Order: sequence, then structure tokens, then C-alpha cells
Amino acid sequence: MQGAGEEERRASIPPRVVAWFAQNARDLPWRRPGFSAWGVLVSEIMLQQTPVARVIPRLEQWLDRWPTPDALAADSPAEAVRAWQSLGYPRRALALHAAAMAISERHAGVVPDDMDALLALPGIGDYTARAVAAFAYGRPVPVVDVNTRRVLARAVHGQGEAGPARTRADLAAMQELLPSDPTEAQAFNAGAMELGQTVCVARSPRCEACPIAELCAWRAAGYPAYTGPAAPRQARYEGSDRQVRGLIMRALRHSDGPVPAEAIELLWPDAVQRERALAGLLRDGLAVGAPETGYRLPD
DNA sequence: AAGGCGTGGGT
DNA sequence: TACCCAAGCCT
Repeated sequence: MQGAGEEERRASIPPRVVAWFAQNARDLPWRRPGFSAWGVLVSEIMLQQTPVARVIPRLEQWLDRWPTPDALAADSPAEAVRAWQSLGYPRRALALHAAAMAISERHAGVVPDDMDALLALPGIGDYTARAVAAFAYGRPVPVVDVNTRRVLARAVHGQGEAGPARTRADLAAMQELLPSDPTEAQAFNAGAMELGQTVCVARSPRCEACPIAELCAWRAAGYPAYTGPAAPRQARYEGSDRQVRGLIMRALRHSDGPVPAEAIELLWPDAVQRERALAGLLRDGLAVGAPETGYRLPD
């Protein structure tokens, strides 16, 4: 049993990551001094399954146009979906608009700072609620995203991959390491994510640049191949309903008036799949209309 | 609780 | 070229 040495090794991880982050944090919009809680919330929604580089320009445009929840709530869902452009998963734009409405109506236009109120907002799940609480309000709650999970899997557990998400266990592991000082906790939350995103990447990790390489359990074990349960793989996109939905949404975004049913038909040859995709969009509230009237974004 | 849900860059 | 991957959420 190497309990004492193991505890010491783990305890060394957070301060190293925090020190590394202080020197290596990228200059990102949401790290600017005075960046609003609303800005943090918008950025976190945009960053759900979308790379940083694609989010930055869209985020700045969005906040220029809608600098507060009230401003967005006063505009239409259609405008939100249009401004989302091709960021992907446009249901996020719809949810963000609905969240702005809820913040405007239920929270006097102020982004909530507690987990329960945040979780009650559409499009905000466990990760995003924690991220807003931690990064917008400095709450010392553990924040665990896919990058942090990979860092913990490797450095702490000696596994090359994180495997399927296990939220409770992942949060407990992060909580174990989280510094008690709120400022340090915030830096460790952000630093672990940054490390996973820029150094401890999924493929070809750059261990020579890693601040905790000599503390890393995976490295110490000789980088054993991962043999645990595999994370679920995302379905093929080409030819999928998602692709058809994407084509229809693009047509709706780019049209001033309703898009005629005949125009929709030209977007995809397979009628069954096309109708299924359209029905899904209607059900999701991303499109409204009927065959006779044509289809448009929700007002 | 497994699978649906966009899009585009990297290898 | 195909496939992988990305600050998840929802049902």
C-alpha cells in the first residue's frame, strides 16, 4: 500500500495546474476582466459540443447585439436561430432564447448564481450550471467537462481514456482535488479544462509540455492501452436525419418569408426521410408552418 | 439510459 | 479517404 505517496502525488496536482494556468491561459473572451455572467452563460451554451475557435466570432456578434438577457428576450426566437448561423445544434439557440425569457421574467434579468435556479433553465444541464456558478460567480463547485475527465483519467487513475461519463464519480474525483480557496478552485477548474484541451489532448498528447507529467499515473505506468468500457460513438452524419434537418434549417435561416413545401422537397430526394426530418423540426419548435403555408422559423 | 441532435477542422 | 473529435442536453 502506497497510500501516503499516492496522496502526496495527487495533492501536488492542483497547485501545479494552477501555476501552469496562470502562465499559459489563452486570452479568450470569457476570461476578460468584467466579462458578464450573461456572457459566460452564452459562451457555455455555444461551447456545448462546439470547439472554441468556432465559438469566438459568433459569441462576440451575439453579445454586441444582445448584451443582456432582457435584450435577447425582447427579440424573437427566429432571430436567435438566425444569429446562431451554422454553429450546429440549433436547438441550443432556441433554448438560449427561452432561458433569456425565463431570466427576464423570473430573475429580474439577472443570471442566477445558484445551481437549482440555473438547472431549471432550458438548455442548462449539470455541466453548464456548474460552469456558470464557478466561472461567472466564483463558486468553488467542481466543474467537469470532457477535457477534465481525460486529465483525471490519465493523471489520477492511470487510464488512457476517460470512457463513458460517470457524472457522480467524475464530480467526486474532481471534488477530491479541488482547492478550498475559491480563487484557487476557479483556477483549477479552468486550468484542468485548458490542460486537457491544449496539452493532454485525446490523440497525440503533448506530454513534454505538461506541467504534471512527472505526477501522471498513466505516464508512470508506461502509457498502457485503454481497455475499459468504450465511450459511445456518434452516429454517421452523412445521409442521416441530422444532415437533412441541417439542410432544412439552413433554408429556413436564409429565407425572409416562408419556405414553400416544394422548395423543401428539393433539399432531399428521399421523401420518407425528408418528412421525418421536417416533422422532427416542427416537434422541436425549430420550425413552424404547414404544407399549404410553407415553413419558417418560430416567431 | 442509450441514442438523437449540426457542423467543420484535424489526421 | 474515412473517421475522430469537440466547455452536453434531453428524452
